Amino acid sequence: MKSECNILEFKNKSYTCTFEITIDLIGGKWKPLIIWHLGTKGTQRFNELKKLLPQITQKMLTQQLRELEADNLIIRKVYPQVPPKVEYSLSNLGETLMPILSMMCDWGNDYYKLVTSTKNLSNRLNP
Amino acid sequence: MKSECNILEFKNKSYTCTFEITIDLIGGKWKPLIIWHLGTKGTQRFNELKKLLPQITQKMLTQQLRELEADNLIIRKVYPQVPPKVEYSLSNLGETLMPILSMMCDWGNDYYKLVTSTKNLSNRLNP
DNA sequence: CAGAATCCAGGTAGATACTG
DNA sequence: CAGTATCTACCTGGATTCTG
Repeated sequence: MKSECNILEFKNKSYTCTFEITIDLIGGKWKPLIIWHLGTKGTQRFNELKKLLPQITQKMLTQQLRELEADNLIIRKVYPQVPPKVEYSLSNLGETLMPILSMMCDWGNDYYKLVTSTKNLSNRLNP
Repeated sequence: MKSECNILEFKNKSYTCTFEITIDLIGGKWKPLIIWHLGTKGTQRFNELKKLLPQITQKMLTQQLRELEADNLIIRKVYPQVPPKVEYSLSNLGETLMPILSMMCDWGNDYYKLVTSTKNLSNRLNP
């Protein structure tokens, strides 16, 4: 494992390892899903995202989108018209997260299959 | 992106994408650090882990370790002696998370460098 | 040494109502 | 359509004390 862990300060928080930054940005309940939908389906309007995330409240969606925008992971484009139209898309930086999400998707899938397919799990995992 | 997102039920929760399972397991403040320390430094005792995570409380450490054990990501070995001795180590399954953490570490490092090294960030990111 | 038990505060998310 | 604003409830996490 050649990756290193260094203590650093960033946005008023201290990190002992840089993956903590990544987890701050894509951890949580909604952000990874928002990024994933934008990454796989392309630009979406506010209400389109809301349909893709049936359980999310307007408040949470707005809040998460604002944070993602502040972190430069998504781009918010406002069309000055009535009724309002706002489009969200992944930034180039946000795109670079997709391989990580994809990897986590595969791992989660493997984990799910493994854990749901066996009874003597701990014995099989570490004989 | 060939990974798929399927709705599935698991541990009384519903997931629309399998990376949500992964985030449940390694997201949060402490679990990824615990996994990382066990993965890079090997087996650790309770108090050794506590020293590696200076800010964690005993209650939180105990709780996180129990959850990781229940998810089959770490192994808890109790030596029946006085005073008690308990060793924690990554399971084989837990080991498979290390590449993901390593990737997140690299991404977080790149992100940190990028965001702290420029002023016109959004212009540079998406010209 | 490695926890368990208890109590408590703060923040986060939910529901609801309102608006340019 | 794309949000604000406000109120509330719950839960997570912190501090402290106790123990086999």
